[in-house]
Amino acid sequence: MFSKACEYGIKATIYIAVKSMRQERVSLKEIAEEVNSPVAFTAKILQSLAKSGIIDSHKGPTGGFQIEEAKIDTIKLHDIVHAIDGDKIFVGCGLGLEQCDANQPCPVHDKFVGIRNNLKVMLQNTSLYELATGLDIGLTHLKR
Amino acid sequence: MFSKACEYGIKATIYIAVKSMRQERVSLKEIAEEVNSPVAFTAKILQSLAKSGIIDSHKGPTGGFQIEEAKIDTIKLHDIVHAIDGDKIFVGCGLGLEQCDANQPCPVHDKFVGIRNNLKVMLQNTSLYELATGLDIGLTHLKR
DNA sequence: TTTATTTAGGATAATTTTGTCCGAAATAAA
DNA sequence: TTTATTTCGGACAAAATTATCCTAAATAAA
Ligand code: FES
Ligand code: FES
Repeated sequence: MFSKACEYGIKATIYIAVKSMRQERVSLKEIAEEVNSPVAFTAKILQSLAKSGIIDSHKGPTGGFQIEEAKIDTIKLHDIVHAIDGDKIFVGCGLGLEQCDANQPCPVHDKFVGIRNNLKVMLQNTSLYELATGLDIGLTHLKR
Repeated sequence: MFSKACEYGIKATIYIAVKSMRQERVSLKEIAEEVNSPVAFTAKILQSLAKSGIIDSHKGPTGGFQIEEAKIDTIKLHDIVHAIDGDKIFVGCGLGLEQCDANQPCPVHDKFVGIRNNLKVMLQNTSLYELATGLDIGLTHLKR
């Protein structure tokens, strides 16, 4: 469904959000540990999320990653997925035709667009805030 | 969403079904052309679909692939996807945890299982027959 | 100013997925 | 029986994704 990069990116962002809600910055090393992801690969993903403006990064001692608290409520899961995996999952054809077109539909088009839209709506309606809160109160988990 | 192998496999199976409804066998070469897929790669996929019992294969002149007509109605999209991509898409965790477990849910679990189940139900309820019929009457297309 | 710490970024490697090549086996027709 | 045709199956290659390594740049603290 999502790429590994996207899975790591989502988990990392949620973890950063939890810490940011306590006004704490968090280092790459800590993130990778808590999210159970390869450190250097996670670094790349965070770098790109920082360029996308979803997270903030700071170099040097006391450096690390954080998210503007006001943003935590407005950032949606959709934004993270879109930043990492692009929009193929939202607009692409289920059978890989160059583009999904209702006027020249593939055999699964009618059945597929519904599912694809469910996913899109879900991701658009899910805020980073609620994901982070669930993790913070111990309702959900980032590793096993 | 689906792997390339799965996309090719679905399209190929639908095409074979259309021909089988006319009691015609169809060659690998013809399938790959009509489905717009790489010939040799498609051969591998068809080989595995044949082993899974979804399609029948015959060697030699007049050989090719076909599907038992009685089966066309009972084969569901789910069967094809499962044969090629396995069950990860149906039971796997949206964030890549080793296993999806409602007792130790990841942050997206509650939101994700709904989508995942929508997809599963859709695939289980979609018969090869209806997909093949739509293609046969020119309502849908396998390439662009 | 020096040092220690942390992210940035480029090069490289490993793994998985996608795709190719070719000879063997089967089989129908000549 | 010979030949032509078609799938089977194994080895191999290319491309994409995932992952590592190392040096540079920034920056906070000593
Ligand atoms: S054309 Fe294939 S999903 Fe729309
Ligand atoms: S635990 Fe992640 S989707 Fe169920």
